[in-house]
Amino acid sequence: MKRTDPIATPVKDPELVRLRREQIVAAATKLFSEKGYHGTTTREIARTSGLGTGTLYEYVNSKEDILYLVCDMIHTQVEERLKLVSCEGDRMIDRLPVILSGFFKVMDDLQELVLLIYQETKSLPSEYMVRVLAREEQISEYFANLLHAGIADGSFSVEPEVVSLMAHNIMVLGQMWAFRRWSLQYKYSLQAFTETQTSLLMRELVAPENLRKGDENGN
Amino acid sequence: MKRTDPIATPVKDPELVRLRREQIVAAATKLFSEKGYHGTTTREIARTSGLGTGTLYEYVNSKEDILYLVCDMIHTQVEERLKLVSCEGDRMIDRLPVILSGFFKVMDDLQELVLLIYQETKSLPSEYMVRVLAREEQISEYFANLLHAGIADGSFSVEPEVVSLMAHNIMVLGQMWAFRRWSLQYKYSLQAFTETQTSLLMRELVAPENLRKGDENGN
Amino acid sequence: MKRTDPIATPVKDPELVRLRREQIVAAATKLFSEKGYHGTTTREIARTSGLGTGTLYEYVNSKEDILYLVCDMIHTQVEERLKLVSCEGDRMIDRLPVILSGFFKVMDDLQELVLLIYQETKSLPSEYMVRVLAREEQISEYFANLLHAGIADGSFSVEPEVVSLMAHNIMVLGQMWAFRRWSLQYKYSLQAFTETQTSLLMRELVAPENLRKGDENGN
Amino acid sequence: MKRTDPIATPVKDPELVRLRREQIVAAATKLFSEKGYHGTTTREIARTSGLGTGTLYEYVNSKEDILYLVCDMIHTQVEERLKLVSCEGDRMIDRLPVILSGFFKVMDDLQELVLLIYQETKSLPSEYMVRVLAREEQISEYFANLLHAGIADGSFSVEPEVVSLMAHNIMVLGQMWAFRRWSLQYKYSLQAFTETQTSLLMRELVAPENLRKGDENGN
DNA sequence: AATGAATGAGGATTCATTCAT
DNA sequence: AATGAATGAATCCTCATTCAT
Repeated sequence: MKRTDPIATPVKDPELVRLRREQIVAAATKLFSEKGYHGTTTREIARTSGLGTGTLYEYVNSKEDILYLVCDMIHTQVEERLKLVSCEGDRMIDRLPVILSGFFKVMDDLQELVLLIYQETKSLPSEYMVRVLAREEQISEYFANLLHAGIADGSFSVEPEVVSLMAHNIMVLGQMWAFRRWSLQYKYSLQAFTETQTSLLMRELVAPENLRKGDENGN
Repeated sequence: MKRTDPIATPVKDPELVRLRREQIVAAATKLFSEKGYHGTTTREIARTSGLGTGTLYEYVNSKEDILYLVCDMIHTQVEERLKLVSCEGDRMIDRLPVILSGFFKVMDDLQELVLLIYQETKSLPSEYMVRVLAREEQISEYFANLLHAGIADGSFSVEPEVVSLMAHNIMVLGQMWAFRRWSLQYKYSLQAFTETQTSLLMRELVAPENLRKGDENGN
Repeated sequence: MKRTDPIATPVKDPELVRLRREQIVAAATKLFSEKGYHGTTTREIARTSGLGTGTLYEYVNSKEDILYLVCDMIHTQVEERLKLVSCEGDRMIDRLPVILSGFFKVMDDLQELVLLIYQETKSLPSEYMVRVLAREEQISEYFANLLHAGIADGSFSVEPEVVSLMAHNIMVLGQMWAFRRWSLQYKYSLQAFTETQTSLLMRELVAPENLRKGDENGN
Repeated sequence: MKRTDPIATPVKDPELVRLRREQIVAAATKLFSEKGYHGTTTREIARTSGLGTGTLYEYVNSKEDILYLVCDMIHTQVEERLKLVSCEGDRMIDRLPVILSGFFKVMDDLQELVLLIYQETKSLPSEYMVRVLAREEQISEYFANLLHAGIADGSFSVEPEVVSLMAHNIMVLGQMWAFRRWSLQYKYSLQAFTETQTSLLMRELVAPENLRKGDENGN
């Protein structure tokens, strides 16, 4: 996995760079979430980071750099959270519902970040944009792999060409919990949302003969 | 449907107002699509509209007004296009695939507009935001009604509580053709996308006893 | 003479553009003379011009544009002043001293401007730089033409290859009255300077047989 | 010659100060030549010097100090080079052409430095400015002395009042090879320039009776 | 109704200099 | 002596909006 050129900085101590950028990203995430990328000034980011206006620019070359770092951090968080979830189980037909449930939980916990990445990615310069989209794709592939595994172990009966699209669907249905919150929250609890979406997805995947009665409610 | 307070204008002739706003919206839509809301200046909108900078403000009170008008126009277009589609058929089990196919076609034709509304809605002041989201919801309800009809006529076997969420899912899966274009276009044609999504949705909806053999695999 | 692309402006009335730019150039000239190009802020230029900060940028696209306009104006002034001088006389041997005297007077009157152009030309972006240097060259050529005429009418006896360099010399010796003012002013009045330089130049130019006794003091 | 207050430094070892300032001046000269005084940052100077940002300020109190040191070094170089030239000969009428030729060679070798001093002197604070101009004057005087000697030994026949001005002329005509390079280089080689200027100056200086036939035309 | 010149608050970014280590 | 991270005042420029004509 090629490390794409990191953001330039005159500061020499890499640990310090890591630390300061963490401060910056934390501040920026908060502000971007509240007021949007364009509604936030670099001065505010600096102040909220606890840095001077100039200091900010020792660790970052432009406001766009900050947005990129924020997007990157969000994807990292999503991935890390997902990793914690995916574990136990034997057959995919049993594991996937658990994983989906975990995924929806992550989307719920990080809803503000998910929303943020959805709304502001387009403000990235194209070079950064492709990197961010690549990571998005990568997460999609994680689901695609699960589906393939499920096909392999006989859990699912779907055509292989469908897998990639279903993986995207899963991503989008999860993110939708964040970006359609304004509507969904009045009608569904996270639990209801999770159970329903999981059940619907399993219906798409599982061959009728494998669907034990009561599956949608039972797990 | 109460028309909430329309945008104020000193111009008397309502027909002229309609005409000028049409010009403005057409120009703004083009520009917002190309460069984003924040990347577009009011001067550009005026020039592209063929109006003077000052004239623009005779028909609109702020840049945000323009964004609202654009969003409104987009929803109107989506609705009108959808109306043209929904027509023929007898049982829902037969009609829905046709409607979905039409819906995906609309999303494809209007992909730039769909993208636009997705990316810029958040820049609306909250008063406008709620109106725009309300129209979004309205379109969702259109699908919800179809689903209810399908349950009523025995086409579909899903719990009524699930209907609203499925309607949202349909919306989002359609819009996704626009806002995940960067990835999907390399793997799926519109036709493939349409067939796959439709087939998956039908699997969720249709009672096993209605599923004629080969339906999911056949096409 | 190709009109090179003029500075863009959104303002439509060309007369107004001329007027405002005149204000801007007047203010900028004063300020650049006093504090240098880098020492002057665009805000100061705007205020001194009697314009708002934003208005300034309706007539000019950058600070560099202003510097260019200033340089251009200075060259125009020098040229116009020179034109007024060059008139009467019959043989070059009689005319040149008058013209030189006029030229030195112009350099004296415009000394601040001459100094300014000498010190700040280098801050121009290269595209502008070449234009400014071209005008400088043009003035040089004016002197070259005089010299050629003098050779033709038998006033001067110098090789033709020397002419271009002597023209440059004349320019530089005139400008030197402005840019070596810090030293010269203590030792020479303008009159003394003029007489001496003229006399020296005539010695270079005039064949010994044409040099009437007392020429250096007499004219 | 009283050394006016030297630039303060907390560093004790004078040899080290000399060494470090040499590094600084070398770096700054290069950078100022390439990008101008205002276009160069102190950080760049430090880096190019091989020093830390802070270290720079141990040897210098401001960016202006650096410019002063650079100007001073340039004048020193010019003087040293001139000294190497002035040597041999008997009568001034023979020596001056040689010296002039050497002077023009120096101006050619150091053209970037000459240009630099011409363009950036004005950025010096006035206290430094006077010192720099004083050295410039000093070099002028060197030529004045030569002229006086030439008058004394009967080589030249010019009024004593003229001498100081002619000395300035020589300086400026030499520097012009650097600061009018953009035009002169296309028309004259250094040799042609030297011969022509020398010949013209000799015509100003030499009494007609000393002018051996063919002197101006011969070479 | 139409126009477009005028405006100033605001925004991203730079950089000479300092100071704790 | 050497260092380099920290700083904030200052700079150029933009742009939504107004208003006199």
